[in-house]
Amino acid sequence: MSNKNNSMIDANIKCSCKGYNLDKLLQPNILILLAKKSLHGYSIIQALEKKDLFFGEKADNTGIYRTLNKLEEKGMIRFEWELENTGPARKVYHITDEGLTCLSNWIVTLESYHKIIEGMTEEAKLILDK
Amino acid sequence: MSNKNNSMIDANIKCSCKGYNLDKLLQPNILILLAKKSLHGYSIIQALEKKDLFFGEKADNTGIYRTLNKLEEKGMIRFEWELENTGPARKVYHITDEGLTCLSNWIVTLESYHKIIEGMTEEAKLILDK
DNA sequence: CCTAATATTAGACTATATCCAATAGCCTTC
DNA sequence: GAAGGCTATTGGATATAGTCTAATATTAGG
Repeated sequence: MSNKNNSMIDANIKCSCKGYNLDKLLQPNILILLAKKSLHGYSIIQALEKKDLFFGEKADNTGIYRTLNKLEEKGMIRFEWELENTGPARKVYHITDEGLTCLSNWIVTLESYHKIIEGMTEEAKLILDK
Repeated sequence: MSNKNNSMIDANIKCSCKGYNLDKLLQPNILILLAKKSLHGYSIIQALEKKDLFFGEKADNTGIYRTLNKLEEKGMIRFEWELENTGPARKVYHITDEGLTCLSNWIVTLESYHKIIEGMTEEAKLILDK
């Protein structure tokens, strides 16, 4: 019982306005990490968790692995299996030249996105302060 | 002929790094518009087109109407049919108290999003300038 | 009457991310 | 040596946001 109107409750508690459904920008974030250093998926997850990317929530492993697969398909990153180490086999990813070009495009895109969001925030503040 | 590797071509031309798949933040943008003034859907489309929201691309009508329906379901906005005017009937939307609360939450969320994006841009620049 | 502008809706699809579950190797500890 | 925990990756189903194409309907202008 008591799960009626669950969608109503969710709509209030998990409203987008609190950041729940915001794009986590995984593609550029992963490219940034790999531009600094080659890493395997699990360490990418840990690195992303350290960033304040997820509004206090844990990173979703599955989503990160899926993004890695997509970036690999697009030729932005490549991997080799690493079997020498202890533990299960891991894919070690490194960025390609295409990935670096993509990252430099991201800088331009993020800068204009940054401005758009700044403008929105200022506008919203002006309205609500009235 | 010549449509093989279309996905490859799309991946290069329409890569996310050029802003194609960025969240347009329609919900807060619509709330901002309606906090200033009640409007019907079509004029919201036109107002959003004037903003530099879509990276030079046209706003998508369908998406905006869907967002309006969603905001209405969540109780953030309400509408009345306006039949008096010339032309086809139009839904005139106005923001509710819940919508105003939602918008004030959006300010906080957008400010932290703003910081995250700023940090990413700076980090990416540092790496690529090396 | 035809067309363009206004105004809204529906279906199918893509992109991004989430939730839950499964698999599999290795290590510690009881 | 069995049990549980950490490392590491994958798959299915779902949610959210947005796009593309098309359809419907009213009215004004030529």
